[in-house]
Amino acid sequence: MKDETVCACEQVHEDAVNGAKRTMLEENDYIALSTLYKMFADPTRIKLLHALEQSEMCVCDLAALLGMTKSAISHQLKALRLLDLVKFRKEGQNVFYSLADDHVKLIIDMGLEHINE
Amino acid sequence: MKDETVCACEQVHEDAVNGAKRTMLEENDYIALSTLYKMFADPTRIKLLHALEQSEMCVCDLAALLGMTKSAISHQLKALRLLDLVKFRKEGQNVFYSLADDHVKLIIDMGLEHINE
DNA sequence: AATATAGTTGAACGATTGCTCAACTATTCT
DNA sequence: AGAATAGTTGAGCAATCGTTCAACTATATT
Repeated sequence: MKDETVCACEQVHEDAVNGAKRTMLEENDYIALSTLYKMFADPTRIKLLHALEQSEMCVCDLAALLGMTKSAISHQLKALRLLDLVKFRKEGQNVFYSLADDHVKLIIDMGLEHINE
Repeated sequence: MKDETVCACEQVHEDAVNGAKRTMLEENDYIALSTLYKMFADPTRIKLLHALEQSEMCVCDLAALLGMTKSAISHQLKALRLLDLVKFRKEGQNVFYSLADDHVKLIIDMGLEHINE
């Protein structure tokens, strides 16, 4: 028996593996990619992003729209902010959020395409 | 003080909220979307999908490529299978996995675009 | 039939996640 | 200055997630 901390396979298809190895990105790229997609991997955050496609809105608006507390919304907006998916502007007591760029819309639309076969 | 189980805001911008309400999808659509993107929200699964862009590979190949156990890989492939992101064919002892369709590549490429500004 | 390898599975574990709650800051209004 | 509203924040908690481990099935080899 071989070491099972990693794969202990005997008959690896080296052509395929070496081919893939050549096109694989660096670890950090995969972490960055998955961190980005994590933002789309929660219903609340997707709703926020989808809602902001329509128009900019303040935290209250979004909380009312989704039927959630301002705290919950604010926490999620912070995550989206940290990944540059939304931007914001302050006006009096309000903080208006909007999409940072149109990649967000493209990514959501691509997902919708996949879901609708 | 109002009920804080949902938003207790007094000054909601009704135009924006009603506008968004009209274009919002059903709850199930957002759950489906987030469930799909969850598959891209983990480095291991993104690596698997990215590797399979190159060529079909068996569980052993993928385990060797990523330096992980067959068990870990198999668990993740099952998740990808359940969401129709990968398909497989059996050949002797081997199970060869490949991408189910080209949406996967498009979604990954879109993410890479966003990361590289 | 016995052995070895490929792959799957379910339980268990620690780590991460998303919300709540309470306390806080900031701006506005009286 | 004091009260009210908008928004943020950190701790805490339940739920979810990703891996490991051990046991299992299935195919191939001798």
